[in-house]
Amino acid sequence: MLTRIEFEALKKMKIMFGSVNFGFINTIKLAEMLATSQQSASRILISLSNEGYITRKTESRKQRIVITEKGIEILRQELNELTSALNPVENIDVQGQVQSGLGEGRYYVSRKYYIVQFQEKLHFLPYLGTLNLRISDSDAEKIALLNNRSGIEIHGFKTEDRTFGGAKAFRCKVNNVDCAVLMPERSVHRDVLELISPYYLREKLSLKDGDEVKVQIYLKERN
Amino acid sequence: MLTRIEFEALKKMKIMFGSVNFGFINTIKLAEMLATSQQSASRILISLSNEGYITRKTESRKQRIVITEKGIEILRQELNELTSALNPVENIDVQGQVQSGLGEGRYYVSRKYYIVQFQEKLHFLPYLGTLNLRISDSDAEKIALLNNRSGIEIHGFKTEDRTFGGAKAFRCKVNNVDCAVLMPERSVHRDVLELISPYYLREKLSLKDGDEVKVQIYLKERN
DNA sequence: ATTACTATACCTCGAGTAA
DNA sequence: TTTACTCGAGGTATAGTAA
Repeated sequence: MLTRIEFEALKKMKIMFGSVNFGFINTIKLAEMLATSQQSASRILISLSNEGYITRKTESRKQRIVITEKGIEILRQELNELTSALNPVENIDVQGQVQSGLGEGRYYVSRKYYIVQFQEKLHFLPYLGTLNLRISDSDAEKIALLNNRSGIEIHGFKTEDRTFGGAKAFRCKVNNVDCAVLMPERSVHRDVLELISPYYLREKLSLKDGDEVKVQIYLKERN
Repeated sequence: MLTRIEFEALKKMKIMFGSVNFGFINTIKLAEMLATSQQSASRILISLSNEGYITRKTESRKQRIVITEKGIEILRQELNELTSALNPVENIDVQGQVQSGLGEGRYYVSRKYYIVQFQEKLHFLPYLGTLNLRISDSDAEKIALLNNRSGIEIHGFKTEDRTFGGAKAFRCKVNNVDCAVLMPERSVHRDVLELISPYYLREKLSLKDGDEVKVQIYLKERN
């Protein structure tokens, strides 16, 4: 992983070079820009080059630096993260395809300790089963946003036999019906959303496997 | 200065909390989010708090974290830098007020070694004097952008008596007349722009001290 | 349970310097 | 000139652990 000063160097060079992604610099000048030593500037250019963020060609008095695609990409990624941090979205819309679960959802959702929490925190008593929606690849990164969000906390618990893990929930609507997305606490990358609702959604919305539905997920606990 | 991981922690918490700038977290969860140890997460929260980026209140199982104005500010600052890095501006517009120089500009601009370079690199033979423009406070940060830009390099030189420092130039227009901004190589914060031009600008544009002019500065060497 | 101190291992920085 | 190596000083991270 890039250290802070390496990232700074990459950013400052990109700013300096402008829209053409190359330019000339020497270690003394870079050291000045970063308020560090010439030796460190040298090391930074070597690291950035080794890691493939820049390529360079040493000349007599300065070096020609090209910022690679990978270098631009990491800057852009940081920009995106900061944008989502400072201009937070309130809800996300995804498209999902109804699919059959393995009956596991029904088992978990039926545990008393969970049910009490659903009632308390989601303000409804759920139908004892889940609706599973497969999310398209194009919407997968929207779902990934949920990994960084805390959501409504559902605590785990232990019985004599086994441990039931914690989860987090987000309020959502499917075809205008109130429900909630349930995700395991430890975020695993998944392309399936599990929904709970006061209603048996398959019946209420006349859904069968393969049907497409629109889901609007609310990131805030209440509006 | 914030270390990379401290900055990451601040950003991740901001993303997690959304538009309300507070939320709950514990050191174990934060450690997970940052792929580091619980001890480091603890230290990070202590540092961020000591430096005034967050305030916190420890509860039984988690802490209530509030991201302060200073914390938001440093995130926003980074966002701005990255935006300008990845969406580079081609030119900047500032307003300046004509003022009298000390005659120094005339002395420097008249040095042969400089004149040859102006001719070669700016493609004009300058009038032997500079037009000094005082930049308003509100435009000062636009000018600060130039510090990070390389511009057109004007080399320094030595005579028997003394050393003449290097400079950088940016093409610009004042009231539609071609000219160039000249800045010392070592960027010093200044609120005065020195312009050179093929013409005696005061005469050509009928300017007197105190007159306001608009300057458009081009950041790229040519369009 | 979670937090954070201590101690040690590890890493990063820059002065000196060779090429 | 500028670049980058070595090495010692200082700073940072984590395991162990007390509160």
